[in-house]
Amino acid sequence: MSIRPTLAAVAARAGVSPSTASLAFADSPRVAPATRERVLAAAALLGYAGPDPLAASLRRGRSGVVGAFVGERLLYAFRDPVAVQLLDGITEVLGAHGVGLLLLAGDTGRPSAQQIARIPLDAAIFATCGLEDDPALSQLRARGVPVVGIEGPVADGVVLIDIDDRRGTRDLAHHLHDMGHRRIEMIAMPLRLDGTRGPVGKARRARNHYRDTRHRMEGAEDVFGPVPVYETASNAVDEGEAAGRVLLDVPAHRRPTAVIAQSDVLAAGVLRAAAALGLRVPEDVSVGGFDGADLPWLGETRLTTVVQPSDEKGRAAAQAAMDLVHGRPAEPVVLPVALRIGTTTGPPPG
Amino acid sequence: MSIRPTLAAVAARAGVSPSTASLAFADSPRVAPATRERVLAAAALLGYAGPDPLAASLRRGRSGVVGAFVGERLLYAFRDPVAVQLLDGITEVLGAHGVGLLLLAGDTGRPSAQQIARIPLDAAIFATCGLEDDPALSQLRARGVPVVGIEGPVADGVVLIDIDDRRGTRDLAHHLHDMGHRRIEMIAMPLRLDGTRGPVGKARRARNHYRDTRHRMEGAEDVFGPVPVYETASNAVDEGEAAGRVLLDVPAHRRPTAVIAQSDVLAAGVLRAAAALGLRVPEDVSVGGFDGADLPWLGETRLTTVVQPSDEKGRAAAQAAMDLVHGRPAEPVVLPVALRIGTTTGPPPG
DNA sequence: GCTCCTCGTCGAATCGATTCGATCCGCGCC
DNA sequence: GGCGCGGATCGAATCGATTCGACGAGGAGC
Repeated sequence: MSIRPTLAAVAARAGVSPSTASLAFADSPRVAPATRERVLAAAALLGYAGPDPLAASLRRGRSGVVGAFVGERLLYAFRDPVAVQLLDGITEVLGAHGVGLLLLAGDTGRPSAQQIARIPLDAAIFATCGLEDDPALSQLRARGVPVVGIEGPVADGVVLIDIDDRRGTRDLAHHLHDMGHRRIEMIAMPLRLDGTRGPVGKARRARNHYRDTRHRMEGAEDVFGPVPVYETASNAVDEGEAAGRVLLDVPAHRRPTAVIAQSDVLAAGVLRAAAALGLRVPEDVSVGGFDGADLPWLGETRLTTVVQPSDEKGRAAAQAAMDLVHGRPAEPVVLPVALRIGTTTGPPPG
Repeated sequence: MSIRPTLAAVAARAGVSPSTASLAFADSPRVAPATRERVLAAAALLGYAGPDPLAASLRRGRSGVVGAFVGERLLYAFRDPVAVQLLDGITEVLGAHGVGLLLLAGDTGRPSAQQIARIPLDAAIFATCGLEDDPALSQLRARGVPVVGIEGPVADGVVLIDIDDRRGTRDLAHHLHDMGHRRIEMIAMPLRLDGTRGPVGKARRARNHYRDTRHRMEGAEDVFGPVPVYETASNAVDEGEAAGRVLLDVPAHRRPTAVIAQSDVLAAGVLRAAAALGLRVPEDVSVGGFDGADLPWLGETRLTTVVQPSDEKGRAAAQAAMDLVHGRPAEPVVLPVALRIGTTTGPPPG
């Protein structure tokens, strides 16, 4: 029991050559059915469970594993409904190809780069993170591992799966502007993962790591010109709530008439902040989000938001990864977004 | 560019043997510092990014990948805060060992068994699922891949990481009983993944797939004797809400004075159902949960629940997996749970 | 001066399959 | 009866590293 039989042993037992046995396990039409039977019988007899994936991988040059980088700790990634949908879309496509998804915590520097070096990956997808200067990225590029980026990083040879963040936010901004809003503020997802929260100045903005964050700011400014931005430390409900309290707990004449949150999760936090401060939505303040995630705890409230096809994004990324793995070219993709007007936006007060 | 340099090429360029080059990359103390430098320089020159993980894996007999099975679609798994914490704990330990986590959708039969055969796994963890008759399980056992089960499956050679489900639920039941409750009902997580929801009869109960579900039923019955059980189709808030409506939307004299949900997620649904029906908690009905998950949408309400160390469970499972991979024996673990009394339980009405 | 030991390097076997081209056999056709 | 052809099987190279035991040189000890 301690020593596991090899394909060669099975072949010997079946009275065929290893090559034939291999063909038999691969279900090749080149082996006679009777021979295949004999090989399979021998395998059963010896307790051989099929070719060793490791050896097969080496020979084939493929491991059947694709890595997905999610931002910081997995725990936080899973709290983000967009990330979850993304991963779901990814696994859907990968699973159909018999390929597994390996989760990696990205944007953390050294440890992930270390892992990359030891773990056999056929391709990598930067799912919810993407720093141009991530050491893991250069590792992968040096290794010749195909890389797909979801909204970043932008780098040579990285296939980008994108959505029209700027246009989506611009549509939302137009919607607010048309109703008469002139004093709006934005709550942003982290510009980089260093725990910073607070108003975003010029310097901070220049150090922004993420494309989606940037494009969503630009979309609002396309309509309103400069818009004050308040950064959160992570894309989570309580971060949104904390930010919402800061922006909304001020005298009415200085309070924004509308808040654009860069994600639905943050928007949900703003709604909670508004409720806690006794402000009615949308009568006292309008709130817009981004993602079109279904947040179970919103109840009857229907958030005005920009709907993006998160699962489709995942599928497209996985498809691109599979194409690259098989040596096919993969085109960058830009998926459409659509404004969905709910019950959280209305005319400004007064 | 099309052909990637090998260790042998680097060795030749550095004027050393492949074995020495290998030692150099492994940071072995057996190579002279000067030699190591020379090898590294040659590698840099040739654009060699380090030993190919596939080849190294074959030789070592380890791939650096551990598989985790989560129930059905990943999408649902990620909605479950317990599963998320579990995975977080798992990655924490695996990451420290430089090992990656591969996500697999379990309990679905064929596809996962197929994947197992192609993907090199050092060990497998059944995280949120565990059927004794899962084909993937037999595949793994036949391959000699170490298997760790979290609350199941129970099978020969599977190291079990467990919590005291029965005792925890019994404590909760005692708490209710002590306050005078006599008419209680339970809302259960799925007994198997076939989309069934509704009252659980004897036949259905005999076909229960999951240990935790069973033990939590038994815990309640230890105190109350036979308890009506209502099964949900999946462990999700809206399932809990739907079940809650069924149980609570009846004349007061037939309504249970307390509902024990088998998870906090289901309990959250029950709270919503109660609110929708205009029932006060705990004045009209008490609600208890299980898990001790932090549910952001509960607001001020503090759910009475049985706290289990989900992350610790993940860590223990991963630790056991690593032990087994390295040929060390791994002991089964039973982790403690603790009743935490919140604001959702009180004396029965009347 | 000789032996022994240590440090550093090298050779060669090994991990377990896949795959391409060659070979062999039997049968059909001319 | 000989030639050719197609289907099944086999040999051998290959994937790219790791690792153990052997080997050689140089220094220390007696």
